[in-house]
Amino acid sequence: MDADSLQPSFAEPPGRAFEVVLAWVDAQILSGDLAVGDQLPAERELARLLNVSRAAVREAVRTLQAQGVVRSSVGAGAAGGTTINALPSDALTRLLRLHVALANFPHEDVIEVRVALERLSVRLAAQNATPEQLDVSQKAIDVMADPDIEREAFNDADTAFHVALAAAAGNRLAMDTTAAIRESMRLPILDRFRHVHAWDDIVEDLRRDHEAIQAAVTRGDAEEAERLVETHIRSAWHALSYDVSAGGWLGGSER
Amino acid sequence: MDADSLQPSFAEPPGRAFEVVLAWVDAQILSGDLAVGDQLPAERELARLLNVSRAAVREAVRTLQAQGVVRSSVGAGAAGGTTINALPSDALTRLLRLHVALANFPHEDVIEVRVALERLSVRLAAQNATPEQLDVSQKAIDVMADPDIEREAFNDADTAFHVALAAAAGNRLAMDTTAAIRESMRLPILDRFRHVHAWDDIVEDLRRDHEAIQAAVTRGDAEEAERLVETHIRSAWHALSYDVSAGGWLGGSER
DNA sequence: AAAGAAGAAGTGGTCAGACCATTGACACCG
DNA sequence: CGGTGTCAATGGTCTGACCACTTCTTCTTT
Repeated sequence: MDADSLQPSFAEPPGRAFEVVLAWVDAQILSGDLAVGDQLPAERELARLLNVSRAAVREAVRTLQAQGVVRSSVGAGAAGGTTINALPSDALTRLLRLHVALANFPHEDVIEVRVALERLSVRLAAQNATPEQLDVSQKAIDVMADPDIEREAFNDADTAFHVALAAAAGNRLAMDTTAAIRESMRLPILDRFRHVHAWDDIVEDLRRDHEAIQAAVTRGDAEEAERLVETHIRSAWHALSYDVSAGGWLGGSER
Repeated sequence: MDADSLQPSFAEPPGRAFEVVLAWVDAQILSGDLAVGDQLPAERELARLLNVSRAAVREAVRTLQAQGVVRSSVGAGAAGGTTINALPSDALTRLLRLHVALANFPHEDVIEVRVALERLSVRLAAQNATPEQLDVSQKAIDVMADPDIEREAFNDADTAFHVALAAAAGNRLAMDTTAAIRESMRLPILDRFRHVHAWDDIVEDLRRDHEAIQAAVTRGDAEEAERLVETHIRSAWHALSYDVSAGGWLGGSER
């Protein structure tokens, strides 16, 4: 058994000590005996219970932390220990970011999936967004409107705008996946922001697109919001990838 | 710094020993010095290099394994060591499955996102699928056609059908996210398969839907394939969640 | 000189034990 | 009753020993 089988099926016993722990946690979650907010047994206790070393327990806990399933704190009482937690968004973002960086997902692939998910998210946002949520996305637009804004800060606010719209969808998985995918493209997009020559033209287009999307979502026009966000993502990526002054495609990762 | 910051930004130094290692690997990947197929330094060497214990290195490696970034093998030479790998799909699946099991994503949320992604995947499959790929999805349909098939086996073949169509999309991220989300619903769907009374009616509808989707993809009718897969997912979920004999909704996780 | 066997070296995997910092619970004192 | 100090329990970290596996090197035999 190798590292591909970190989550073994129950038909086959775990091969490594830390996988014994993972299998135990998995079974507890599936059976409903461990839910969000519950604490795992202490590391030493779990090691005794499962007849593995404490190091094995710790390695399993790191795996679960990477998956956003648990968090750990030192100390006695309720503050200490390892708690089942609901942190899928960060875990998704970290995972996707690394694989984007490793060129395991071609940028064009990411853009396609991003279009599908952002269409879903703005449609749901147009139907579900609260004024408070729209305030968050509007604030990001206001930040981006600063004529002296640095490209990095613009990128951060641009990301925040999209994440805010995803958050307004009222659908946890849509929110997390949409945000994670936008975040995973933060560095590639910033890299392009830094290399394009026609930045002044591009940034105006981006601003106008964002405002149009915000307006469509605000008035509840789901179809228009979908159309606008798709056009925005595609045209922005196109502009950032093809810089006339550079005479060619900046390109993305190619497989 | 707590476990939420497993992937710290470089503006703040890592707080825990294993995060020093993660930050180092992150930097290596981002700079391009570590790419798919490359080996990390040996655990003992990396511990010396980064002035942490070997246990810290191992914990970081477990984190990276959970994210599908590395795999490890014992032994000298090229066979041994920790290698950068491209395994996003399994990592995504494991992550989503745990969070679905923890009820962190309401089933209805998952269905909505699944609809968006499967629409994308079948559209791309209609445009890009090879005969070999369509053969794989057809084989899953053939398995499901067995009149004596057990519900678990049907569920497995049903999953394989959707995964095969996603694989035919020719878009790595679409494939992985679509497959991961369908897989993450494998147990909830199987649970419903086991509890519905009108199984014979439902399974016929499922079979007919699958065949219609396969036919549309095969003849390259992207729009029809999209429409069919959305209708299929929604009506199947509705049928599986509302069982007249049970007199009410089986429901899903509620937040 | 070439081939095969044995040993060495290096790899991740595992464990035990010691120690550290943090945190809450409990006991004691005013 | 409130404040302080101590203790126990928690995760965090490190060290060192040993294991199984794999390849490489050295030695022996043909």
